[in-house]
Amino acid sequence: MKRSGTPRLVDVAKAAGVSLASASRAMSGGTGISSEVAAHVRAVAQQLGYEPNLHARGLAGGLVPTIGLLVNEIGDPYFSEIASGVIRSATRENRSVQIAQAERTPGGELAQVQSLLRQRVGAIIIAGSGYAERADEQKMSELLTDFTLAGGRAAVIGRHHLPIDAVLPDNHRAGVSIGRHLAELGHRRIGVVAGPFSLNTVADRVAGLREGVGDGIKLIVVSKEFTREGGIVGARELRDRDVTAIVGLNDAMAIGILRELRQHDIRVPEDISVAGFDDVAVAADVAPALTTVRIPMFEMGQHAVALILRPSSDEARIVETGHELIVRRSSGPPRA
Amino acid sequence: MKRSGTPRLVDVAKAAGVSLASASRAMSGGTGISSEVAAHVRAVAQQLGYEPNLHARGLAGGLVPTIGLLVNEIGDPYFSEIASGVIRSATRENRSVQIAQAERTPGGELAQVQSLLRQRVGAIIIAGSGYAERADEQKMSELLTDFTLAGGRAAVIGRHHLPIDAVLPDNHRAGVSIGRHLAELGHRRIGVVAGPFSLNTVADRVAGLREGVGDGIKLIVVSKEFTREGGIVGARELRDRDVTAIVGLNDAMAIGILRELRQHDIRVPEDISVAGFDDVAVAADVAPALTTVRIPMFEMGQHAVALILRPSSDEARIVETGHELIVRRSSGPPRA
DNA sequence: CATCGTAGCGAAAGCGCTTTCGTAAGCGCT
DNA sequence: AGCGCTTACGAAAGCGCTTTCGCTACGATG
Repeated sequence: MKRSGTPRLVDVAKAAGVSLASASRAMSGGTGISSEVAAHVRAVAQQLGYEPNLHARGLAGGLVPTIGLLVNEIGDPYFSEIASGVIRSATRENRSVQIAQAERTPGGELAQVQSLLRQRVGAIIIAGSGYAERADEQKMSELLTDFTLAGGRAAVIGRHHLPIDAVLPDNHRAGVSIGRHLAELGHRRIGVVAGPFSLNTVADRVAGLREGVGDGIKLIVVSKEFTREGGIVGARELRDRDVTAIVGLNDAMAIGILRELRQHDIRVPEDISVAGFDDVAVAADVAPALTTVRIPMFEMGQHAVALILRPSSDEARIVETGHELIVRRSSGPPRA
Repeated sequence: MKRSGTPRLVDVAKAAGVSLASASRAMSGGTGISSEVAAHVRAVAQQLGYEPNLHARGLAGGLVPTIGLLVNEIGDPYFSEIASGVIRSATRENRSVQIAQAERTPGGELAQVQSLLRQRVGAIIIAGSGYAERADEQKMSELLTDFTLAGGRAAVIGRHHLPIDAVLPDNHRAGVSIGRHLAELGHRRIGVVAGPFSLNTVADRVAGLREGVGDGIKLIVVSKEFTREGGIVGARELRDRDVTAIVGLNDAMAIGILRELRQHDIRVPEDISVAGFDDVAVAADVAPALTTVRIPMFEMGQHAVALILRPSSDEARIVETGHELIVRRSSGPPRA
């Protein structure tokens, strides 16, 4: 036993008969060392049960292999499924994940990103478009380019005004699918409860819906909070506007819509059809089961990690996900 | 501008006209320094925009103010609501949160805790009882006592064989409430779809149910996975056992039960009543709305953080939460 | 054969902080 | 006045790692 506690890199070096520098190169860098020596050192390290001290690494090297994940609210299934994918992949790659919540507050995203940067995380994944204040967006862009210039890796899930790697949910075409589905059922006046238009997600989905329903169909769009409560409020407004279908721009909203309609004994889908976006886990279990379009949240999280693990390139990479229309009980033909 | 980049503690010290040591004491320790000097240093730091480098702190001090949170699966609403509470409180206290998933695998908890310890987090919160292998429990206990001896803070949410601070959901009495509710409705043969009995949560809830229903009522208990799928399987088994009510030991199971019954056109609650535990967000929106007992997950997360922030004491502290019976549409009197 | 370039390695200088340890000053005693 | 005790502070020694720099040995080049 050399010293107390866990072995340090010096111990490994000594045991392997090389210098501290070589040991370090063997364990992390890779360049400037022959592969035989490297292999030997790693073997010795393994056998000694050596565990690198992340703080020391962070201090000396600047960055640490932790992934910072920014979500709006981890209690929201949309984000928790993304987070699950991120954590699963990260764990597999021996990276740990630090989570921050922007809590849907303007500026919250910015503040949390700064906080993550302060911790010198090596990578950042931003999930969910924030309140896209122009100024904030600008500032965020600066932060992230500085960060990548300093060797950090960054990726976003679901927004695209930032010049960095992105995982893009297929929002537009998902909108088209839903729109077409409702049009084909025969709906001619369709209510849409949207989130804030400043969100790209919202803009894309609405645009997709428009395209999907085609000409001659009236879309009545109201904008509310991007939550279940927003759905309730929106449905209340649309109830009397003579629509035969209401689309919530995410499942939480759609569930709120269902709830509001049920409260007023409006039958779904006989009186009004309802559809959502995302296909969160519970969409299948609400009453009636929700017609929606599946966005692969879990996989999106995994994609984001994959992007981050690849070394950065000049071009921002973009991964587009698929989507899948899931027709359940909540949609049907309009009243005659 | 002294140097490039962010100011360091030396810069603060210099600007405040004190030594590096004093500056450090002012910023973190607190003892061995007059409050005037400390205040002055802090003011200067603030004004310089000084941000402590966590890695340096971790290296020199040993531990870092990060909170490690271990959940089984962040995609599960039970855990994501707890996580939300933890993160909210932690952020408020300027602590960041690192999340690890045990993924419901035996040994997963142990491995993830070790991984968190390796990162030298200053505190650990373990949410959700794991697969309580005796040996693992023992090992976990050792890890955590070593950790607290080394100055770390640890707390668990919802288990109690570990000699550390704990937030205990009111599982037993929650069970009593549900049991009594069903008994009062007149049910005499009640099915229970339980999770693995190795989970304390499961044992406590079942015991509570037994007590709640009182004598003369038959409880038919089957043990399945602690998930929606487990609920489906369990319901399939109980369907033909002539019960008038089925309790799922958490809402996910109860939702699975609803689903299985619906598939077979068994009406709830007319033919069979269903109840769950936890009151996750969607319990109100499933079909029919689920009778359940509310366990305050979000608050439990916050309590855990509060425990961790308090300095440790000799006695393990225990916070017991409340519970609230939420009667919705899924429960009613049995068929005549 | 002399010269240069290069790859592999070791010595040592930090990264920014916390924390002994030592010293000087202030206090209440006898 | 002298003693010890406490308290406030500074100097300096690391914490465990990465990385620059310099050296050596070797093969390639003219």
